[in-house]
Amino acid sequence: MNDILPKKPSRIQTRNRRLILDAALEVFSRDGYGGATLDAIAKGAGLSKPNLLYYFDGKTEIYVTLLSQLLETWLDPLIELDAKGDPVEELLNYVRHKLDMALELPLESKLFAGEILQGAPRITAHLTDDLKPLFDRKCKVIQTWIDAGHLAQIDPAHLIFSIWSTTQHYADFGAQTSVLLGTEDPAKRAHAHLEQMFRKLLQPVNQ
Amino acid sequence: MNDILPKKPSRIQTRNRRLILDAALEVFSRDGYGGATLDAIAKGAGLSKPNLLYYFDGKTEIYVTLLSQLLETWLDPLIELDAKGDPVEELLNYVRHKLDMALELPLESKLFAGEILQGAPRITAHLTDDLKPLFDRKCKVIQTWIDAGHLAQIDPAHLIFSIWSTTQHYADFGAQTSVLLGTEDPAKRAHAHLEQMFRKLLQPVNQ
DNA sequence: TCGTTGCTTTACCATTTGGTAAAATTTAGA
DNA sequence: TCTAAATTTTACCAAATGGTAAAGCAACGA
Repeated sequence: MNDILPKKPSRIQTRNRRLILDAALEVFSRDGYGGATLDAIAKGAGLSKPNLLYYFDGKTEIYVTLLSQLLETWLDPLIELDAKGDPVEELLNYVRHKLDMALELPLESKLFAGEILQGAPRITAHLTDDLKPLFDRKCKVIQTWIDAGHLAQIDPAHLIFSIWSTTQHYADFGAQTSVLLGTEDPAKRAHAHLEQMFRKLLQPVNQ
Repeated sequence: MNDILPKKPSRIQTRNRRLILDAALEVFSRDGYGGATLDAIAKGAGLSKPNLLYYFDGKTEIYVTLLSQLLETWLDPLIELDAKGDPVEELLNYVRHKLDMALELPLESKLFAGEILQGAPRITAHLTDDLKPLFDRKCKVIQTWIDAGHLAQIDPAHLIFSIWSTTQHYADFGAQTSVLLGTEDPAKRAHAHLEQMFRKLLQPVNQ
């Protein structure tokens, strides 16, 4: 009947695929796609290399699986941006959420950044199919808020870029910030700073 | 007498080292350190691989040379931040300068970003020796401006982070922005947006 | 308890990669 | 022009890397 039988994965399968993806995240985010090796991933997962390849078809498949899963988590907070909420608070909440994710999931942020840096050769489809439509939708929501006078006159697209860049900076450039801030915890003032910055930017002038 | 005789490089040496570094910038920024190969660099430079290695001691030396040279150019605009100038205009000018660099030298920006992403394993010394002292000095300048009431109350370090992240985003995440903006030129509105954002942020409230 | 399926290991292999030795060639200066 | 130094080419190589074949082992339902 059904050519494609999904066949729920066994306990061993679930566990090992998880082990592999966890190890792969560490290796890919640290060494980049080109610098990562199956041996390093296998070692990290506590499996042999051929055993790895029993669960995934190859290096690329592991990498793409990781990116796809990650992209979903990554877009979640943007999806939640609610047209019916208070504009300034909705956006500030998005900033907070995004910063928390960067601070808590730096490896994921770095993996994504690394892929985009190299021209997104392996996830361009995801970007155009999933990210772009969502992005366009949310830009329109923001534009509506602006037109209603509830937000300052801002370019919605570039506003989103600024939110992404400032928040992800604390993950992607963590090696730099930790050198520059010394013992000080970056997270400490990051929240306050971004809240201050975006509140000033977003607050409409003649309200 | 002098154990180290600098010996000015020949015309051929100057030309070929230039060719190699240009090709290497392209390859390293596209494929990352781990994904880059000497063969690809040699091909890009129009030289044979052993010929490459006549000019540089190895892959790492090419990469580090590139990063060191880049870091100098990169820090220039920050050095120019003048304590005696008008605070808001000095900082906005820095933002402009930094954005121009990102738009005109995206490969350099990506190379640097890639290195930091991976934990800056090959330039930590540069960061602590060159960048950190400069960073600390400029933070103090900004703090002085704030104390004098010429700037809004801002965390100087995080202000600089925000300037870096928002400007470099247009280079490092160019693959993403070009998908999201479609045919529209990112540079077009980027300048206006960042000017607006940072002017609002920096302007002291009770002046 | 038997056999089928799922999982793991051992033993490989072709290619790529960073790098070298040394001969051959070009260039620059006397 | 001649020669010494600088540059380039040819021919390699050892290690690493992504991946495969097939045998061995474990799990599990009938």
